[in-house]
Amino acid sequence: MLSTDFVDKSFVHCRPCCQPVDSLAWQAGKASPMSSEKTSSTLDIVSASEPQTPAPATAMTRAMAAAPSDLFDPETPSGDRQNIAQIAIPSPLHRVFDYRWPDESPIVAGLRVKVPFGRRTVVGIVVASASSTEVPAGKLKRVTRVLDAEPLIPADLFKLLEWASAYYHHPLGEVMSGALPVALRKGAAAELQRIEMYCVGPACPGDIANSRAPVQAALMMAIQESGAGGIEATRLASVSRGWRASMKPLLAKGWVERRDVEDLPLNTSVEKGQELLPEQQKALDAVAAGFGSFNCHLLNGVTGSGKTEVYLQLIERLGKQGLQSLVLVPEISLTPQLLNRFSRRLSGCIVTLHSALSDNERMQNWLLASTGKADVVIGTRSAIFTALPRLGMIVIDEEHDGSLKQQDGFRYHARDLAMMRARERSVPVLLGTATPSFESLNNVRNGRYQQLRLTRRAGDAQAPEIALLDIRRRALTEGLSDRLLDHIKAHLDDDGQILIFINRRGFAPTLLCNDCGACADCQRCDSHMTVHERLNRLRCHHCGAERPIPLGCESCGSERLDRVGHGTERIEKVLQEQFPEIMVARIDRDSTRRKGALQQYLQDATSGRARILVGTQMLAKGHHFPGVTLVGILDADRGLFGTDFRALEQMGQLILQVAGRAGREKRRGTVLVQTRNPDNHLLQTLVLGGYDEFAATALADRESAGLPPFSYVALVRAEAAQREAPHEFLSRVAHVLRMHHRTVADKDLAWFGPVPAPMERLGGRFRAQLMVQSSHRAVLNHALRVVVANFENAAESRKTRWSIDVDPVDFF
DNA sequence: AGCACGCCGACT
DNA sequence: GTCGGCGTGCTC
Repeated sequence: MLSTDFVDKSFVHCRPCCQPVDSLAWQAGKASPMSSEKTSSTLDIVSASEPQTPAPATAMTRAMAAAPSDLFDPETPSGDRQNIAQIAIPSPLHRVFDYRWPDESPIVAGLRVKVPFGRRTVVGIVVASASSTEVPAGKLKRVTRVLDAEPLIPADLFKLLEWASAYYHHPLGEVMSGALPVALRKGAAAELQRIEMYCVGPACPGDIANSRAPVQAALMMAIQESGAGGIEATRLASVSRGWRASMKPLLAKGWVERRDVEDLPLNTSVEKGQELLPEQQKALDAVAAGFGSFNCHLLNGVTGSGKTEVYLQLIERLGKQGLQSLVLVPEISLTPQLLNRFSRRLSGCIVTLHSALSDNERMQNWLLASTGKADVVIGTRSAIFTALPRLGMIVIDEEHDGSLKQQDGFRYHARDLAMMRARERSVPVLLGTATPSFESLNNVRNGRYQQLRLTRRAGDAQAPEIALLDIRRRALTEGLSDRLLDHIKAHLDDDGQILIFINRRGFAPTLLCNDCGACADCQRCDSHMTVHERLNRLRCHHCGAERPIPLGCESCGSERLDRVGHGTERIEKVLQEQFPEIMVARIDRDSTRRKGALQQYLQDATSGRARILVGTQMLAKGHHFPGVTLVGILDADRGLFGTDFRALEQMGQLILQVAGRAGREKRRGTVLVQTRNPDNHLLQTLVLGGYDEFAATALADRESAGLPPFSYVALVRAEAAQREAPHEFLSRVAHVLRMHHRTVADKDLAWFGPVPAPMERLGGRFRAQLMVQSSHRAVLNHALRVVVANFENAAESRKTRWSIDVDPVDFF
């Protein structure tokens, strides 16, 4: 939604931790309306600026304007020695803490320090220096230890974090701490270890494929594929979690040799890039023309049109200029295949940052990036916080993907942070997707992004044909219409491969009693338990609660229980019964929990061994199934009646993403969407007009409703053990907003609620929310700042946990 | 958030 | 008599 690159300047440039945004306006001559309200009102509303302390002229203030090496000027006049350091502490408090500096070393923003905090010792980040403090001498403590010789957080990243803290209203200390890899956050020395490399040993037999130890064989394969230089230990983690155990015998046998090195050997056997189609070439040229300055291109390319090849060639060019590239990808697509493709094509050092790495590996890779040794960083959302001294470009693949937004704690959006960061560093951003987010499309429309289109699929594969299957009054076999079954049969007979998509795990979403009508509910959430037949258990998909499937109804004891509705497990079973001679593979979070299971299924799918694939949206993301000729989507209707305004957007993206799996090679694919709403305008637009038209129509609806991206929205969320508490808390928030609203000249502020969350009870806690909306970013921000100022230390903040979600992606 | 202090209930 | 429940106060 937000296009952070165009938020109001006054906000962007404010000093979030020291200087509230509005004080700038107030200093500029306007009397503070807030303070006048305070005197005339009996209500005790704290203005946003009050708890803040003015910013001293500090190292950081200078750092803002200076290059990292000039962060600190040690030639400070002697009478004015800056020996007070302001430290951001990982705690929910929206302020910094002053400490005495322990020695003569310069106080530099971005250094990590160990400090006593309350009754414990924590790792904090130096934010600024000062020559005096208002903290009484008796309270002022001394920094225990300075952990870094050089600031761990360089100036540009520091600035980004300060900005993010203010924008998302999350405490600076937590933002900074959260941006670092866990090991560094805990105070580990920021030292690069030698890189652990494995290569083929002298005693290695030629053929190891028949080994009875599959992990050993896989390791050998990976090592052999990597060539003479060997392979880094981090990359072996993707082979198997317990790869070290399997490596031991290989080392003992002499099949493998370990060689620790200072620098990664250059990849000497780089494959040549593919010949680009004219569209790809045009896109490449357009982005390359923008190197060295801030700009944003939206690479809107249908599935299979070769977006990755464009990234690769751009990264290659930057590499030749000695510049680093940062590539953000959804967790799910960070598969070994992607990494292999990158490392086959690029000669430089590629590191990854994702959740499967150990704390130490993550730190090492982060340090490789921050010392400039890594040329390419491929990572998930949080990789946006990597220090990159030679940054040349940020690529965001699948920019529409919801996983770019953190959904708890510090609720940032990596795309928006990328935009801020790129602007700061004067580098281009490239957003790639087949189904752009509405925010990005809107930014194309208003000229902020340049759109580049890739309409042709590689190898002349044709775009699939999408059709709606009206299933009203049609015979359904366990959720599959007879017409869909006919199509499946025809495609099987024609040697095709079929993908059935249903966004529901488990066997059946409800267990219903035929006698009393009661259904098996989750005891901790307002939701039903899902039947998992294989496990013979009921599971709550919201809180994870589990229990055995009861033999009788839990309220009346009747044994006449019905499993109502359909999930992947059930569809798999039905299809297996219908086509007993065919291999059906189910791919969802349950079936792939086992380590390596996903890889196995994907291999079955790509090799064509599995003729029918049943799965959830896991299937829709990034995987390539060349043989798929028919895609069936079973529960598209759910997106039409979603509780939040993004449900529709997500449905459209999902249908097209799934559709993109069909017909990638020679045969044209067919996509059949089962629906009970074949006349629905938007569904029709999607099918007949494609994503662009669908998006245009849906965007128009959003505009007339005043919803994002046509207004700015934040949610104040609250949860507590008692049902009433969150509502009461949010009523007080609303009251504060009302008071605030009266005082400001700009009336463009609205709030709705408090209302119960769409699922009020979750995990045994009751939740409510308050939506705050404005058509001006600064107005919304000011209001949120007032909320934080008033409730940060409020007594009710104790029993009610609350948080602010700026630009929420969903309302749950 | 942590972590202590502090004041009331049911236990070795 | 104390172990421990969670209310409330504080963190430079």
